[in-house]
Amino acid sequence: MEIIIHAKIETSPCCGSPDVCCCGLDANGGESVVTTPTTGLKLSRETTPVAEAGCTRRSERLYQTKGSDSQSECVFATRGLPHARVRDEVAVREIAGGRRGRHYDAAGGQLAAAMLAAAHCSECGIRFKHMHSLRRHFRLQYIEEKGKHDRPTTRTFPAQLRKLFLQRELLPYRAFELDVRRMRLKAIWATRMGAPRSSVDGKRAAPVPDPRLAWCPQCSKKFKHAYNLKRHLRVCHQVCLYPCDYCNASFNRSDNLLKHVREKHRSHDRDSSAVDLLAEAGIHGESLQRLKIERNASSDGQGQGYAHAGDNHERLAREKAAEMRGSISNDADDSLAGETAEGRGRSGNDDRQCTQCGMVFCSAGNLRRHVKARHQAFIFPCDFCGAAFNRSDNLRKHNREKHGLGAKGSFRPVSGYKAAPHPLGLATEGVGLAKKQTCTPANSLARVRHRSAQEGEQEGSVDSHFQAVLQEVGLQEMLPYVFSDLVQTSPAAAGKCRSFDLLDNVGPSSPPHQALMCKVCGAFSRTSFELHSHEWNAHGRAVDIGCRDCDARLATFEKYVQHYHLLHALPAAPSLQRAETLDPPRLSSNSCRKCGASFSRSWCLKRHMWKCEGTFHLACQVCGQVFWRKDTFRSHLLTHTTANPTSTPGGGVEQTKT
DNA sequence: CATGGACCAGCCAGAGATCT
DNA sequence: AGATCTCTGGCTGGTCCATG
Repeated sequence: MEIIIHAKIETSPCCGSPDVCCCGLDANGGESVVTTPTTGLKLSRETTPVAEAGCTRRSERLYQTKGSDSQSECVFATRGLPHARVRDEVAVREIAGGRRGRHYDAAGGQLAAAMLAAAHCSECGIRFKHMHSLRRHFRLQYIEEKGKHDRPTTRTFPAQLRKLFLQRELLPYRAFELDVRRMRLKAIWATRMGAPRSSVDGKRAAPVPDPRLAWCPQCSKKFKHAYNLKRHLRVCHQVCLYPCDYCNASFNRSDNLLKHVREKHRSHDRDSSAVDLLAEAGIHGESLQRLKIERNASSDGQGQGYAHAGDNHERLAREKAAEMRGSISNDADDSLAGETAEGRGRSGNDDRQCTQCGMVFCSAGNLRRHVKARHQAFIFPCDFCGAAFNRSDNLRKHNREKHGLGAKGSFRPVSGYKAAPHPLGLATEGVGLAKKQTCTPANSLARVRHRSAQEGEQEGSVDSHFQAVLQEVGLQEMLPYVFSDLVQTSPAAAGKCRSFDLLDNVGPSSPPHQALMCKVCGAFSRTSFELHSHEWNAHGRAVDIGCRDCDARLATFEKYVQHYHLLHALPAAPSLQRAETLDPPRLSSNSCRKCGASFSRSWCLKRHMWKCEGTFHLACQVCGQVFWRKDTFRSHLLTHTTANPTSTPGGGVEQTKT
């Protein structure tokens, strides 16, 4: 009988010699005899070179044939390891005795990673770096707190889990085996108590509510604040208390209504009806005062550009809403796609298989598109040649290629508006664009580089100045970092982007703000970046640069570069490398490599990585606040727009955050 | 030309923090 | 206590791209 024992091994760096390594093994393979260090047993070795550059990896196998010593009949097997040797046979036996069947293929490294990955809460799934953190989390969340209030004391599961965690801490290398036991315990728990929180259906026996906390009587969710519970109840009971006066939309939260009015009905949100609407809805205080201020400010004729753009936006929104309503009505009998119109919002990820043909799609949207195209015979006829298509994008592509038409309804210029030329030459056509351009820092920088390459690098340009400064201070390698950073932190400088339509509306008709005025010559600039550029180009280096990562303000670009390099060190820098860093080799699940958070979609992970890896951010030039997502950033900009109609979102209004 | 994958911006809602 | 802001994840329609 051959007993395979996976040995604890000691790795040593390879000497690099293709013939004889420092560990004394024959790198050319073959069979030899080796004596174990403690018992003096003579073991046969088989080594098989792995076809790999260098000599550092091979598969080796130590064995002793049956009959020489029955007690030491064993086989030490290591697979694909660097040159390694058995350090202590006794220790090997002790460990191997409890670890039969486990693989230490990467000399403990993978095991450590696996142990780390296994340190996650069995209830909520949160991963922890240290076992004591996990133990504390579980004690606080499920043994002390919920054990007190939610679960009867007669349950034995917490005690079992405590024992389990104690075992895991004492013998951490048994995490895998204990995981199996944990799964069994979870099954027991699910049987007795209902499924845990991390289960799919999320149902469990109604817990005894904590009297100290506000909790929903319907779904038993707990809230720290009573108002959050009230807000939740409005959602839970489907009561829409905040209808929009300008469209059919209704909202169950006042902030959502306010946001809707701000974004969809810009031309109306300053008049009295919006104020009355909010007043009727019970909204008072700051929001109402803001609207009143805006209403007064709008009477002097400011904000006409917004009004026009808002009308256009509202018209498009109404058209889209009507189209959507028709689409939904058409989809009312969309049962063959496995979901209803009502269930479209949070249908989950399971309904991605077509019930007609069985095809599985990567998203529910693609499934719906497939159903419409293949099983519902949707037709999109061409108005020019009569060609018919089953998908709108195909019709659009056809119109673009055959009839020279632009994208349907996208980025149509607003009449009467003409944007000022951008200092970097990025924005030249106002809101009108023939083709969508994705707003990424890399793309923006690429456009800048392209333009510079076309027109030639002019002396005195921002780029050349940066380069000169960085070369002076010996940090020329930071040029792309700093430059891309400035590009991406200046939304207006980020080129034409749908996300920054508000910024696009800041044209020459918009009143310049004093904060964007040059302190030397009084010239106005559209953005703080433009202002910095002007001060740099026209008045030397006496500028005031605020660090994006701290409150420091630097007088020169050199100091800014030095400050940023020394204090913030650019560990994960540059947005230039964003494409590489954000597109790692695809994992089986969309999990963050840093924090372990998992997402249902790849772009959700990507969006998360912007913050987790610090590869992308947007800084508000009004209040300096940093945001990691464009939609949040835009919502934040709206607060400035609503609070002060004379402020330019892309500009530098000195305003304290309320 | 049809089709699916992938991505994007935007919307919605849950939740906590902060301000009034 | 109520209002507001921010962060976050899931989901959507629209869109582009690659492939057959």
